[in-house]
Amino acid sequence: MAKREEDTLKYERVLNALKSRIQDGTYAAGTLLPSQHQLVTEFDVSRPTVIEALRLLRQEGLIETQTGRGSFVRGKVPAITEQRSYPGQRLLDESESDSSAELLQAGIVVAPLKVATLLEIPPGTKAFLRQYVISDQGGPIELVSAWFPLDLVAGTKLSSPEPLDEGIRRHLYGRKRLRLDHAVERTLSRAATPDEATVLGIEAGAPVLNLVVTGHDSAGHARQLVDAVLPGDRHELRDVYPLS
Amino acid sequence: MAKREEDTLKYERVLNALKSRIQDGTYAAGTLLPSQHQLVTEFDVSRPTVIEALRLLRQEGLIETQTGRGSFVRGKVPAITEQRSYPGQRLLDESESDSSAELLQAGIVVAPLKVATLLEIPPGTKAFLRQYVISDQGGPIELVSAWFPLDLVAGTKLSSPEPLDEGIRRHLYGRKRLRLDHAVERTLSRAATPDEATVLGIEAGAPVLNLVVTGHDSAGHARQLVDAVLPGDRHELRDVYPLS
DNA sequence: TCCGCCAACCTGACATGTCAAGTTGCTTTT
DNA sequence: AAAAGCAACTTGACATGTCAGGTTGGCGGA
Repeated sequence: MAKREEDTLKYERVLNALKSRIQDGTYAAGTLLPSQHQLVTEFDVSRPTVIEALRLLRQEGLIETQTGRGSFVRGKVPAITEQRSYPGQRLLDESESDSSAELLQAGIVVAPLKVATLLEIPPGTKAFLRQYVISDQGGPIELVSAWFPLDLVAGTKLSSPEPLDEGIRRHLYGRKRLRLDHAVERTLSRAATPDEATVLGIEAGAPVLNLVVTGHDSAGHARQLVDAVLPGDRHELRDVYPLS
Repeated sequence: MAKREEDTLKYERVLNALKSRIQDGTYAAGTLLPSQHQLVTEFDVSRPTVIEALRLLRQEGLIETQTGRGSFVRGKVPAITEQRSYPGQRLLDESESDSSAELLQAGIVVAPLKVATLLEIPPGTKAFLRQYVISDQGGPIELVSAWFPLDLVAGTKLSSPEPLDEGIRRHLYGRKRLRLDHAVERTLSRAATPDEATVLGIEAGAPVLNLVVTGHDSAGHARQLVDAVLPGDRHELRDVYPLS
């Protein structure tokens, strides 16, 4: 931070110029940015350099690019927020029909290493996955993957391709007398995989907030895992608490 | 997710190939990846394509690149974790001498728009900034910026270039009878700015976890703001709580 | 008037090539 | 044997150019 000794890198020069124009309103929200060719001319750099600057702007969520049209300045980040003290608790309870959720898949697949580890099943084992995207009017805002050990799924409606009309946790409690005792919630920031990027309509490699919540029974064993991926530029978790 | 219809994109082909080789141990941790030129030959693509794949791997924290040497496979993410229920509380209380903190600056600067808004001061106003990096043996892991309205700083040791030996909050309480009532904590995931990337030794645009904590007095006014930026691939916030 | 076609733009995904700067290891000189 | 020097390799940061595919608006025919 401090003072920038010099803008030696060309793409940074372009990046900073565009960024300040967006912030001071020269390029208002919704506006179309100059085309790459125009920027090439104005800054006297090559197109890849312009592309690099635009890529970073896109990654920061400041612009949005449409093939064949151009790059638009995005509106001031609405910073969709959450209130509940434990955002993960919401995930465990979530009823898919509450919000506009679109089921992507519901079936038995090989659990990725990370999931297998957390669910305490051998690597390479299959598990049940129920995956859906949640959208608001602005587009997709959350990719949720709910994982369960196979023995939990039999006799429940989890494998049905229809949205669950009651919360997952209540559903399991009703059918299997499964009682969750406590949850472990992990919050991390990582790059979107190309797959996630496609589903969420963001850039591959763009930052996402990743909540991984495991529900444990009283013996301490993980019985359920919910993984939520939220585009970083559209989400902010907020929490208010008293100071001693 | 689901099945990838086809790896039509060349950089994705390379990316996935390298990723699975890293995961199945073909390229063990600490190993040097084949050079860009070798990859060009092997996958029969151009260097920019290889570079794009490597860039994404770097962004996901799977590799680390050194100019003139090559790309190394990073060790299994140690996922440095935190325990306290409110990670932000730690920030407000933090004593800089606890951990190996290096003070970057301590002085009066113009507050960025976001800081000004949260601290409830007019845009463009100056505020006091105390900024430092915290490292462990593996390198820098946290960039902390503590902001205060100017009237709070007079008569305290905050402007001293030496590390504070007591927590910020205790220090303020002792000198100014400042009593914080509650905190608002925001957690978000965003792309590292080039400046932050330099300080933290990561890629510009790489995902970072950003904690923004404001301390409020009993009238509800923000009196202190602490902004912590953590490299996404080295941090994970963990929280355990009972389920009703 | 309305519809369909096409030219003009625009971005995406590459290929090729250049130059600078950092690393490494071997060779040559002292 | 130790030190200095250089060649070979590697990444970073560009420039230039090509082709495919999406978008848009205008023009001409039905």
